Amino acid sequence: MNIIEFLKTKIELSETEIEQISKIISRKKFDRKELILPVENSSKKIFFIEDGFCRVFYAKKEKDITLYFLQENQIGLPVDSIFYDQICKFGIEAISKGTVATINYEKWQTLTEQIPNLQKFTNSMMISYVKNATDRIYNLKFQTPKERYEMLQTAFPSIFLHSPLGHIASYLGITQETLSRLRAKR
Amino acid sequence: MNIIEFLKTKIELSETEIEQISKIISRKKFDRKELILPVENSSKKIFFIEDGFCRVFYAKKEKDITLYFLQENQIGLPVDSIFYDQICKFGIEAISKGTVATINYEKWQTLTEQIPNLQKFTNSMMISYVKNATDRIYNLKFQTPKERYEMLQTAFPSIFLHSPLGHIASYLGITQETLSRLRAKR
DNA sequence: AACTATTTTTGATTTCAATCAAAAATCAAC
DNA sequence: GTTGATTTTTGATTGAAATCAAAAATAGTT
Repeated sequence: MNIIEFLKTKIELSETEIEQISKIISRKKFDRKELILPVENSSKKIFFIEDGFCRVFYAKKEKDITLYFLQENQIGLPVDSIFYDQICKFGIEAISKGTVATINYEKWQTLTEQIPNLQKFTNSMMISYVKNATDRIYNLKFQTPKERYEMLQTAFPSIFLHSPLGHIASYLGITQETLSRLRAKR
Repeated sequence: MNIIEFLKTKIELSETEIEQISKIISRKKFDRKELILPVENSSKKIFFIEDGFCRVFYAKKEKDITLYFLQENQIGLPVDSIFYDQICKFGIEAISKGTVATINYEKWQTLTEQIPNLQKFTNSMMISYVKNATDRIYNLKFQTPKERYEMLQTAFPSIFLHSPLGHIASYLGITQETLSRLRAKR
């Protein structure tokens, strides 16, 4: 979904407000395997996935680990860079073709000061970000790879159509061979 | 540190504002092993650790896993309950004696609408919460138990004086025996 | 459709941490 | 300080998943 459409499902916006917001959005199509945000980069942008699937990952010497997946209407936020002026460890890679809307965070910030409803949206965006992260920590600490696999199936069924096994395995915390065996049973 | 003192280090507050805030704070001393927030409870309160150490944990059938530690001036936030009206999976347990300030989130919320600086504080609280959570995910997915151990030592050196090994081990993601062996080397 | 490249599955072996069990050390209470 | 309880360390064994290697299956290209 187009980000403006998405905003309109969450908050009320006047025509002029929509225009203001539209001005700071840039939109880009991406292909499978395309790097939307490189690892260990500094980027102060919001990445809103309008269409398609991505993975947030970290890669260093041989290891390539998927932290989480993003699907339509979800947001990637380089927290380290935007809020702490640090290099962001994670990168974002496309696992299907699609469209991403990117917004310079500073410009977004100035708009939120003018549009109260947009501030509300930003707040709830942060809250859902916190929620996702804490859920993920629970999932990593307290659930088994199998349970993780099942949760992923219900939360992101279409990921399996797009993502190579290896990325899913690293998300679950097992090797691709183990995942292959895990799902062969039954 | 007293929460009011802490707020004053972060934002400017008038005398009347301080009074307003003070009214909604309740303060409680706790002892070692005391349960500050039971597991799978519903609580819409902010827990600010004024003094001492706690752990945020989850426990179910035999398993008892520490998600993270809290020390002085840190905040425990039952995200699920406050923002999603769900039961909060995690509990908070004291690992030393100390003091916790608890604040009803709704009352806090109303105050933030009146005190703009307090809103700023809440925003940066959410941001640091996001930062901590995403760092933790990175730590869990990309670092070894040994690296985790070393990070914990630098970030929370005093945890080791208060917490039984088992809790630290579950935080790191290994058994207590393995941790014991890990630190015996050298 | 045929060929190539990539991805997934299957098999055999190894390894590292969990488990089980007991001893040693530390802590707490009297 | 002594006793008992709790926590930590050490040792032996087991098991589950990683690794290594190759075959099978799938997808992509001309």
